[in-house]
Amino acid sequence: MLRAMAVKMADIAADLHVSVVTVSKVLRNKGRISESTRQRVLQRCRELHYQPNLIARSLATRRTHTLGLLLPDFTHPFFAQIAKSIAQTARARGYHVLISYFDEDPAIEISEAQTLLARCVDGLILASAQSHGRSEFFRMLARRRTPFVLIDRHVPGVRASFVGVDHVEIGRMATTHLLEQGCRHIAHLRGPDLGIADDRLRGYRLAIEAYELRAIPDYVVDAGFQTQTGYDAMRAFLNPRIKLDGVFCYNDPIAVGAIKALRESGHRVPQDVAVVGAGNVNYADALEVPLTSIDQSPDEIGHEAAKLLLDQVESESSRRRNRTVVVPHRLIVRASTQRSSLRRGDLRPGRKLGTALRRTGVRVGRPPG
Amino acid sequence: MLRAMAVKMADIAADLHVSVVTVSKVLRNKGRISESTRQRVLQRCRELHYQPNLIARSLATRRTHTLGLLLPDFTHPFFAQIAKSIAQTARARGYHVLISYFDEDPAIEISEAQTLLARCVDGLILASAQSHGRSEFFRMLARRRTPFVLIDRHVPGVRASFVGVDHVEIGRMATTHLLEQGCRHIAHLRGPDLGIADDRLRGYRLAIEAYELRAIPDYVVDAGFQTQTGYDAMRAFLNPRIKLDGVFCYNDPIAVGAIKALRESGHRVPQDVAVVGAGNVNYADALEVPLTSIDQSPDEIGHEAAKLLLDQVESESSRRRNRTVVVPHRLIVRASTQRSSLRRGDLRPGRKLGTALRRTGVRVGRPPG
DNA sequence: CTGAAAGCGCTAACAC
DNA sequence: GTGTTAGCGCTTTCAG
Repeated sequence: MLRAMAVKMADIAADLHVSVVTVSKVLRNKGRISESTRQRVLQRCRELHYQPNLIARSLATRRTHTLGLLLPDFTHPFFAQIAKSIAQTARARGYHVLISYFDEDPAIEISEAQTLLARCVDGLILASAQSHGRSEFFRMLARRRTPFVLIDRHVPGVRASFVGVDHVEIGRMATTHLLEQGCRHIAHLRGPDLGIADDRLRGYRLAIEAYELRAIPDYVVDAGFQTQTGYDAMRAFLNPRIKLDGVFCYNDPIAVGAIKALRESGHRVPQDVAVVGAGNVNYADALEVPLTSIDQSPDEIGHEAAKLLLDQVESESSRRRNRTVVVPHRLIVRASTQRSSLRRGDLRPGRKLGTALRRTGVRVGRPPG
Repeated sequence: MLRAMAVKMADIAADLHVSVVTVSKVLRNKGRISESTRQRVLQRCRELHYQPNLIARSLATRRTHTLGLLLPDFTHPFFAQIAKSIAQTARARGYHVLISYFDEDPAIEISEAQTLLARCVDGLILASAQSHGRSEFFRMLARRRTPFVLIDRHVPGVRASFVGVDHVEIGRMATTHLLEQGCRHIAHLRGPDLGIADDRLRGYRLAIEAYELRAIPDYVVDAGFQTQTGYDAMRAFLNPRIKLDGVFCYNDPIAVGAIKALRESGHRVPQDVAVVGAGNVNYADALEVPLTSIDQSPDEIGHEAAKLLLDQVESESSRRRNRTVVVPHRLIVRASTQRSSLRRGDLRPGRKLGTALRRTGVRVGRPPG
């Protein structure tokens, strides 16, 4: 299709019998320009609805004012929120964000990163699915000298800034919360990602050991990362002979599936089994059983990552101090774990609070370690 | 910060004692090139990890292979899904998507559209918040000759392709469903957007009139577009003296809020009041009361919009037949309206199905019109 | 088959 | 204050 010729600087310049440079200077407020020509130029630009061609400008300045953002899936509320926060921070500083996704496929991640670089993004933000940082991919990134920062998922061995929560602490906090609610037989429906899921598992173990209990390997089961896989995993785990009074789920979708499975097989949540998720996904408090979860501050992650990256992009010196920003996580307690001062024997469909007592051996408050 | 010089065609050309043009031709599979030089070029490109500079290419070809996407909020699951579907379709054809948002602010929408155009996107997809198509904004778009398609929200008077559901039909389908469930006092919690919300309201009225009932203006109340505003609107509406047995909500978040308000004031959902939403947002079936909703086919919207736009972008001729694609909507029945063959008097906490009867005057099946 | 010349629309550096 | 010259890295056209 024949596109219309957009008006360009040369048109303005010709109309006004000035040079292109003069127009350019006016538009960028650079150099010395008399007020009169300045006004004439501005006027004509308005009349002709002139819009500078940013592609041409980018080629000349070697700056696109574009950040690349590479995510597993920007449909996921957690990442969507991060993306928005990045876009917001970037917009305030005159940048746009080119978002791409790779559906957890490391190969697609690499090829997308490459085209993002080919498009000359000024910097890159990456929630990577690469398993290690010594790969050709990260060497390529380093060679390119385009600044980049990793978010959410730390990749071992990568020399770059990182912004995200402490996943070990999330595992510990979630599990400790269950312990504080009196749970003593806590399963963990773990996720698939090597790094994060391992960290959360570690936190789970640390919390249990801090209570001088034993973490039983059988109580850790793989649960994918979706409601359906969480449901399946929970069903497969349930067994009349197995004791269970708490479940720490890798994420909220899994937790939703787990709760469904539990209720279907006659367990009451939270009275029989308390369930905690992670991610604090939208609608978590409109669920059938409002879900206790751990918020991972997506806004802060996005904001901090964008700020860090933009500072690197805009700094003239090549000081590239890699920084690690750990954003806060916090427990959001909802109904799925609310049984604080109840012992199992005391629980009836109706509330019977006053009668609850803590048995010896159950430590209250912060556990040691 | 001093960025490293990336390797460019001139480097390859110099190394191989050929011209830049030759390299360019090899890389684009154009023109006649001997197999030997072809291989030498490819080889050297690989060795030097050459990546073509797409900015430079864009300047020369006047094609960026970038689509602009302007949404009210890409964090909203409906739009997020559309965005993903667009990105997917675009990627398959070698395009990226530059996504931007405007938080329902028409002024931001305009300025963002302008920078997207300044960045020379090849086409634009727009879920617009503009109220009419005869504005300077759309004249500007037309002047630019950059093809664009409107999605989800039709803007009256705009000459462009449109892809979306039929909002009148959605209102009619939702309301008819409530009527078929036996509801006779149906409120509508309406949304704020001029166009869409009005269309749905129209559908609501049509459905009611098709049952030879009267649509009472008081039963239509403004409910914003969020859970909280839906909750507030429902609370404000509830009144012991007002008869109510069904609510059609503009969207799912409002419906979630409405259900909460209803239950808090002692109404059972769906036994006393049936509730239907629209949008079929994620997690709708994990909610406290699984929500009946109308799915709006975000994937089809995204896919069709991208396809339409790319066809326009890539067509050499200037045939710009504007097309309107109405994607299907469908009712997803869940618990919030499941009381098909019950009359109000028959309802008890436990099910008492067999006894239900339809009264005269209640037509079964498709209403006339 | 290959390459020289010109240009995409803008900016940077330096004259005048 | 303003203009000239020389690119940015690529593609296009056309001559050889």
